Amino acid sequence: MENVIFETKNQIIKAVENAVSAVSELLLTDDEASEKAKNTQVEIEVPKDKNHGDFSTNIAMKLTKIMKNAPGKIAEAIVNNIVTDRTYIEKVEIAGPGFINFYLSDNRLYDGLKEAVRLGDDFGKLTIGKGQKVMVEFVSANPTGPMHMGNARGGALGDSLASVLEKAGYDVTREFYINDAGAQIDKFGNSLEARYIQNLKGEDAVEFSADWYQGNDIKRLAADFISIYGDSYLDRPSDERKKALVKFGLEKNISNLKKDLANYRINYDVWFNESSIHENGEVAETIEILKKSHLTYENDGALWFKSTEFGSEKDDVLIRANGFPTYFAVDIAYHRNKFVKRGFDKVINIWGADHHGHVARMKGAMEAIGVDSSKLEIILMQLVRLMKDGEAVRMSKRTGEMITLSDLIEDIGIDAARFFFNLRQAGSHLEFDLDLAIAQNNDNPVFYVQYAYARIASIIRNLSQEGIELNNTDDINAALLNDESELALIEKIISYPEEIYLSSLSMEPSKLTRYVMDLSALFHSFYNNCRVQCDDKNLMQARLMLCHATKNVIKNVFDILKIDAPERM
RNA sequence: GUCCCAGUACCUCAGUUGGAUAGAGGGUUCGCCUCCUAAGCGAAACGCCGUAGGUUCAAAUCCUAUCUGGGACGCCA
Repeated sequence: MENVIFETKNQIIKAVENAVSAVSELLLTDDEASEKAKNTQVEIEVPKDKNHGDFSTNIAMKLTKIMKNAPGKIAEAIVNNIVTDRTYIEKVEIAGPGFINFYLSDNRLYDGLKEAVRLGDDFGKLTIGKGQKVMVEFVSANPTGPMHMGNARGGALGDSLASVLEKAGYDVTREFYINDAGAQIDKFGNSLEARYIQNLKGEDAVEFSADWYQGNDIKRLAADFISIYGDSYLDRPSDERKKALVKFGLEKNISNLKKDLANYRINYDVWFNESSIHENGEVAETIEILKKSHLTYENDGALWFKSTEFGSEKDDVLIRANGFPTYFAVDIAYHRNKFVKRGFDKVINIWGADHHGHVARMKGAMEAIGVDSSKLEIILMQLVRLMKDGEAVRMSKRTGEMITLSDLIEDIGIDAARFFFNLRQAGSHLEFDLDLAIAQNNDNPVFYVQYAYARIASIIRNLSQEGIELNNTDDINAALLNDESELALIEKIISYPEEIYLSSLSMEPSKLTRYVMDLSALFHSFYNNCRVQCDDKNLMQARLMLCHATKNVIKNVFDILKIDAPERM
């Protein structure tokens, strides 16, 4: 086993399983029932109330039907058959309607604490990923404009999730999909062209369609283009003019995207161009495969996909009557590339909640091209509501006055942005309080956790100046740590690997932000109850060890969230 | 109209996948620095878990209905 906490759980489960097995032999004559009883899943949980022990199982209640007995009786029989030798189990009790409660020795805390210190940066590392290749594709903002709040949340979420999965033992690739082809690029070209002409010949020289990109960034791009090429494109053919404008605009926008994301501490392994799968024929190839799948048909000159077979309300067009593939068709080809061409075991996409209609048909399409759709995981992220002075700050694409990612970072800093966007789980609407994010006090959770870190660093620094360093953990008597606040802090520290486990399983890095807040609170509480610097040299070493362990774990979480760990504040 | 998400303290949100007396932070009230960072800690008050049925030893959690808020339903992406 990798860790004390998992080991402890397994000890208990195993002990209970063996006991159930023994009880079945004794109580049940019917082989079938006996088998059924033995196969009943043993689950253990941490009771909310400390008086109910460290762990608890409801197995006796689950077995009432099979064993045809009262839960209390069954629990008693199980407890009588539990072997606690060579485990951390100190006491077993039956309580309430038939719970079996386990009280564990504090040695597991002390062993766990030393393990945490010994492992250092590696504490929390798991092997559950088994080195599987996982891709996390996130942000993938449209290169026709700057990034908005949805991208900012998706960026923090996707990047932190990728880090959690790495920690859990997956081989992770971070990818950004650049939509540099298709209809929105035509729209981009039309918009730029119109602004170009308007800039040179006046607003009324050409009509600006309501469908086009209204933002001021388009005007700025046109102006930048003019500052280099002047009016030399005015009398060129429209196609040629648009092509030049699009090329210029995309290069500029994409380079800004890369710059902004790098500044946001996100480093992608792959920047994938949509145009590449048009050019190398993979889109056409994919469509041929789809045609052979019997899940497509022709109607009104278009090629359709039978989305209704996968729970959608309507079928969807793959190839328009004009011969061009839809976004859907291209996306299928892109995902075929991920799975078939590049061999990912698992692909996680982070999409805005407005894409939910796209989920069922994408999974259906995966089945149609022979990919197990359960390998495709889609996280739908609810949109962000920015709050300032108690009022929602509206973002308007139409007026071009939306708040961009770089605006946000300028206002509140990278640490606050990354932490706040991981404060809530993806599925919940995020209310982002800008005033709170800027606040330099304990109301602001980012400062609260960073302060805890700096406080520990300060203690260690002060002791070091007096020539006191941490001894070898083998020489430290951890059992001296028996204050309630010390025990609670240790318990939290050693549960860190499990936190990684749960977080990677549910794909929710927000669990870790909550964890690090709890951990910080427990540290502050310990700090107020116990002095590290004290006369008892042995106690001081034990407490210093506790400080080091806490500091390491906080740093560990900060690394995942990619926020700064300040040595002093 | 169909579908998705949400509804838990005054506010923002957790709730370990069905468990024991429903939690945290903020806000409110009251306490704690001679001593490692008071950017901190402790205590108190705050609840029809949207509503009504059902499933069972046990429901905030699962099922059905219903109300409220947000979103999606294009040969757009």
